[in-house]
Amino acid sequence: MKIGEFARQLGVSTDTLRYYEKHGLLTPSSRSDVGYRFYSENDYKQMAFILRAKNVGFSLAEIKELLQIKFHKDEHSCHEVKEMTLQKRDLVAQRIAELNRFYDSLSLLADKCCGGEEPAENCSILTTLEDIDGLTQ
Amino acid sequence: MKIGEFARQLGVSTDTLRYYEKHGLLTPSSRSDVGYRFYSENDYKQMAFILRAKNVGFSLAEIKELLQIKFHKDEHSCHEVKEMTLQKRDLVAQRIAELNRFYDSLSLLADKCCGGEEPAENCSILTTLEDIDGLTQ
DNA sequence: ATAAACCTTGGAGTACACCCCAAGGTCAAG
DNA sequence: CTTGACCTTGGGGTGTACTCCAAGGTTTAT
Repeated sequence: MKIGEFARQLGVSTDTLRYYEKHGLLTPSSRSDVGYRFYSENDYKQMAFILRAKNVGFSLAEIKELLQIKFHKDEHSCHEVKEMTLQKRDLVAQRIAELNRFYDSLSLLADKCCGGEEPAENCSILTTLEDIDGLTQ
Repeated sequence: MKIGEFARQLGVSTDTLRYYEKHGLLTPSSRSDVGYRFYSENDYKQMAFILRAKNVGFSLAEIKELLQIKFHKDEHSCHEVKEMTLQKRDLVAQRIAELNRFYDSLSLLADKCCGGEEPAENCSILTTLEDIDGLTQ
């Protein structure tokens, strides 16, 4: 299958496929004599793996690692894979906690403001942001 | 106060201050005759405002908007400020929801894996990522 | 035969929030 | 008067995951 058709079937752009190839995530299994990329059934499976891993929140660098493990399963342990997964989950949890703090602060700010059409002369949001100790208390 | 001392007091780098100046967030109130930046008490307050807004999750572009409003309070309404805050909160909420999905998927994956020291020949994480319908069910 | 639709490569641009560097000028202390 | 700590500017680099473009070659349909 040529790159255009392959991209359509997977719902990505041809640019993305060339990008993945350049970064060692998916090399098409063959080329035509004039250099056209040809993607096989196996390539489709690997691309599906990549997209699923992306959906789960892994970065491309992490997916590349996962693929290395997948290609050389005998050289890597379950432990290693589970560790990556748990570490990633921890990172995600940290980011969630941070965003929750943002959310709470924004709620606090919004609650303080009347939201009326009058000029923002005494807007509580602005004054709270000016006040050094306004949010930490 | 010269830039170095000002940066130390605020816990940022001098590069950050020059960056903020370049992007219209904070212009020091004066310069010495040879061109040294001098920061005033007012500049300190504005920088504190910027850092607080950053801590709450606003981007620099959004902070610039907030500063515009702050400088011309009579031309903007409370409503406008509250809208910005609520919109930002919605965005944060969306991102949290997405990360929660990541978290859940990663937990599902981790739970399936024994985490043992044996080769990853049949690692459930890898096979689940290979399996087209493994996570959507 | 020719036009449309496809493919190739290399390289530049995007957003975000900086960091780092070089080459040079300035200032205070000893 | 020199040393070291400070300051200036301009420009390049970072990471992430692409997107867009130009200039050219190929394939397919009519």
